Amino acid sequence: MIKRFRGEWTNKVDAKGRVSIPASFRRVLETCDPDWNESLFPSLVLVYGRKGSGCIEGYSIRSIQEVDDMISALPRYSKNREILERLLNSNSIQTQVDENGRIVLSSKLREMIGITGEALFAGMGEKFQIWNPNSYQKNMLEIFEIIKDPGSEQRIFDLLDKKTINKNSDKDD
Amino acid sequence: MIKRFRGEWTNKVDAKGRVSIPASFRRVLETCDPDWNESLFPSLVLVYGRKGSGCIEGYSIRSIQEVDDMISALPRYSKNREILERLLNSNSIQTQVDENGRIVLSSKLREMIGITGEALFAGMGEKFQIWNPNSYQKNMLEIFEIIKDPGSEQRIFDLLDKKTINKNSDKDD
DNA sequence: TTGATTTCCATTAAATACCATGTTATTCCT
DNA sequence: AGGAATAACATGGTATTTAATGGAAATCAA
Repeated sequence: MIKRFRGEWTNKVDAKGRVSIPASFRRVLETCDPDWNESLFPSLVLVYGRKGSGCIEGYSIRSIQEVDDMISALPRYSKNREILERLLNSNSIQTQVDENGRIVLSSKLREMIGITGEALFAGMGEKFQIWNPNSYQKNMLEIFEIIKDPGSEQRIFDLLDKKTINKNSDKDD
Repeated sequence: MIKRFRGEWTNKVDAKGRVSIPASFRRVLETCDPDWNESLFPSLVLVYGRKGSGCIEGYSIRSIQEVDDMISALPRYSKNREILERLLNSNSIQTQVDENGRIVLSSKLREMIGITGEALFAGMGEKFQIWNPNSYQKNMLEIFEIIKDPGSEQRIFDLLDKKTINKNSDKDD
């Protein structure tokens, strides 16, 4: 059973904003939508407020619920909670995959991330991202730039060793 | 019970990118796929971005889950987590061995590591690597070059006998 | 009504399942 | 132990299904 978004896929966006969700991503959305069954099409949530709007993020229902629960755990009326609710709740929409496996990106969303004819989908484990292919490439180069220094790469991969996990040491953005 | 990938195997890659997974590797994938039973075929994850794309790395489900769990344990939206998700989730795909023991390497993957007619599988314990045979040979020569100095070889093998394992002191890629 | 959005249908390119064969390895029987 | 029978492997070819995508019809909204 596939349960993480993996891989990079580039699909066409037509004049109406229709774009296919990569088939493997649909499988994840299906298994992670509690209301889904084989005769239905899975729902998902698009968040467009993060990362200076360089990309749109797609969440399965189960995945967005985890985020919502973390927000709900914060003190009501706290400033930080309100900010998070703006960025993750106000700046998001719930939508549904259609019978051909597509969703519609409104012109507002397309303009926001500068998408014209093609959209790049990048699997990010519990969520995925939608990019203008050029922007994605640039973003990927930035990442390679960061890990070009072997010390830096080592420090990041060290996070994957059980012995060295320390959540507090990773709060850096 | 076999539980580590061992040995070197060279198999043909056909025009569609189909290639047999060495039988002994399949045994490992089977025992390390929690969803597998005798009437099914095991799944695995191919990671293609690492190490300057000289090779593709294959992980059993259990093996990749350990990595995934550690990523998921990192703070959501932290820079390090997003980098790791790019390197390990965006640059990977989940696939499944077919009834003939083969997987398909897409043309994208084949081009990435320069594979034409043959692929070399190298067992690496908890994962395996897929190389263009020539690239593998070159990589092997580099390793022999490193351990040519007996002092160096001894120092490396000494790591196996350390009383107190310290993972951090051994990260070199 | 008309512009926008959604549903339905059609096409083709690609991925997958299915079947067949020669070869090697393993089992089993005497 | 030798040899026949059997199973497992690697690999090629073909058929079927699915995915991606374009266009048209139908529905909705201003």
